[in-house]
Amino acid sequence: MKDQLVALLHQALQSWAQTESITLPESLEVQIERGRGSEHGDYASNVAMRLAKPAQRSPRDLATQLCAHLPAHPQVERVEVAGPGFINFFITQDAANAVVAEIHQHGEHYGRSQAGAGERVMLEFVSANPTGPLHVGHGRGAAFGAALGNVLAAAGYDVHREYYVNDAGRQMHILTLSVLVRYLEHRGEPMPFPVNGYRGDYIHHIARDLEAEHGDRYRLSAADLCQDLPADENAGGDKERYIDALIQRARHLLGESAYQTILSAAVNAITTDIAEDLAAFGVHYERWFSERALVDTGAVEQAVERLLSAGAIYEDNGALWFRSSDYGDDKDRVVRRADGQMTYFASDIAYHLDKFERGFQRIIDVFGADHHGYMARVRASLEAFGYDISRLEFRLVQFAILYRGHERLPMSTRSGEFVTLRELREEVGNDAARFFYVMRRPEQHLDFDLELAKSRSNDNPVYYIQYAHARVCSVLAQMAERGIRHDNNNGLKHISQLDADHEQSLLAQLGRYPEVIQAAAVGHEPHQLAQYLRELAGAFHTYYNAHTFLVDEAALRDARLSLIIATRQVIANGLGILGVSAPESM
RNA sequence: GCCCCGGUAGCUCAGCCGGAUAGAGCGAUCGCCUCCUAAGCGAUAGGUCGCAGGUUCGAAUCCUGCCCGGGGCACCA
Repeated sequence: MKDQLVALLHQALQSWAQTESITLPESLEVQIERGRGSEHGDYASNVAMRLAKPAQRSPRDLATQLCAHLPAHPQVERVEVAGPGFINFFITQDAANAVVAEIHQHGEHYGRSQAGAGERVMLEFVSANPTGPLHVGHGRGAAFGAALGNVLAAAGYDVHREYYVNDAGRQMHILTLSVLVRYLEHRGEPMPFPVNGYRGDYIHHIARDLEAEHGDRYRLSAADLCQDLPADENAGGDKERYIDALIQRARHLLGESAYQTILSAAVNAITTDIAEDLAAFGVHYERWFSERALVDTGAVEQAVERLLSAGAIYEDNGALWFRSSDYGDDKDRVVRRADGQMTYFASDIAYHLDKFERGFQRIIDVFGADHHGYMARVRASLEAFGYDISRLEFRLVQFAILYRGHERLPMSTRSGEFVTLRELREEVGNDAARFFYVMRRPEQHLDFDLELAKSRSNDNPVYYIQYAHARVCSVLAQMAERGIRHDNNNGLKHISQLDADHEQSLLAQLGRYPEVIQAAAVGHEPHQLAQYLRELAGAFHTYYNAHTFLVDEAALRDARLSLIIATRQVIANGLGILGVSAPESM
């Protein structure tokens, strides 16, 4: 409908410009939005006001003239000029009523479109390092990314979701060492735990699994391992130097093959845990992209060489630096350290290069807000390769702060004591978690109240929406109990009987759904859908309270039932995109 | 110091690619169950849109400066 009105306005503009011999400005964009109240029409456009200045007319006069040039449209009841120069469209009752039939016809496909025209979009999200379980911060990225992927797919984009696994580099060694130290501890070779090691319980679990499979096979003398090492931080030394030295020693004592076995066991255990966690959360990927594979195939090396031969890299103090400051970054960045190790940034370059080479028309990276510093350098690298960086978009997701009622939950990220995503899911359930994570715009810090998420009241938007769905199911169950049958064709035939205010506003909400999907997809803002569903559920609850559906008169009853079944369908469709279930009873 | 995000009703937030009287939920107050689930509905009260300038016919929305809150600024990941 919206698109059709835009087309009408374009025609009117052409026709008007021709009779007035005026050339329309190239940049003129015809905007149409939903009117707020009935007095402002169903749709409104501000073109006249935007065009007034270049055309040197008063906005109202211009609006009036444009109206005169508007072609008739069967679904447009009337057009009015109002306020400072708005053109308000009132659509016919039949057009408004038609959404019910449309919803029944398309079912779970209602709201889907081809607006994206099959454009290939690569969506990377979460990509947490496999050094421990996902925590509640990752949960937001997961819920956001998954919802965004779904809404893009619904709008006709060809979405490819990817999780980039940082399974190479120094953090993996620290992880391996952490497991080894716990393992030795369990086998009677205790030693001080490195300050920089990973302390979580999951490290113990991985060590136990290692013991179960290999027994004493990797047992080393703690004394040998610790002999002549530099001091750790708690002994007045440098924790980074200490742990690096410890890693070297362990590698040497164990031998490369044994060391790699432990490393692989640790990485696999954690990656598997993350994948299972996400799958249980309803978050799925087309591909898990391994950094290690990128390193092993030489892709990282090649990417750096390409930049080198392009003159975008120089050497200083034994390290290789990428001239990112030539491309808008604050400073140049190291891609290969003086000790010969590639930095993570080097892998990131290779990964993004790979994304571009795979031919995605649009690439979206969903990052936590703490990664915002990466945007400039990643962009810089792709610009250095000559790619059109407007294809790459970063979406920063702010943190979620957990509350239990008014009490803020502590969330120290480093030292081990954090709330995992799994714990959150177990406490509040997947539905509440998925919805709460995406109900705010991603730039907004999220106050996540656990008590609210669990509460079964109208305070809780998840239950409020799900309840609307369940209520429709309940009405139908009641109907069956009374031995009434719903004749949908009869309902659609008499849909014009739905002329009560509550019915009209519900119809208007239902008609808005495809526009919401499109807006949420184009703006990459799934929260718009969450907001919409709350409004839709509200319109339904109001209607429910004001009218009885199971009336004696068959025509009216069938029409009302057709309407609420359509409502149920739209709620189910919308919740599905957000990854929230639509229960039949509550 | 530099960079990113936020500052809208008592609370949590929509609105922000300029438009009509700034919206919603919660909380507060007052109402609604012999009736399809009250996990619901209605009504009332509640606002210098952080502050100050600027652009514009028109600014919560765009620009500049400042204030407050969060985050980021490594040969860390």
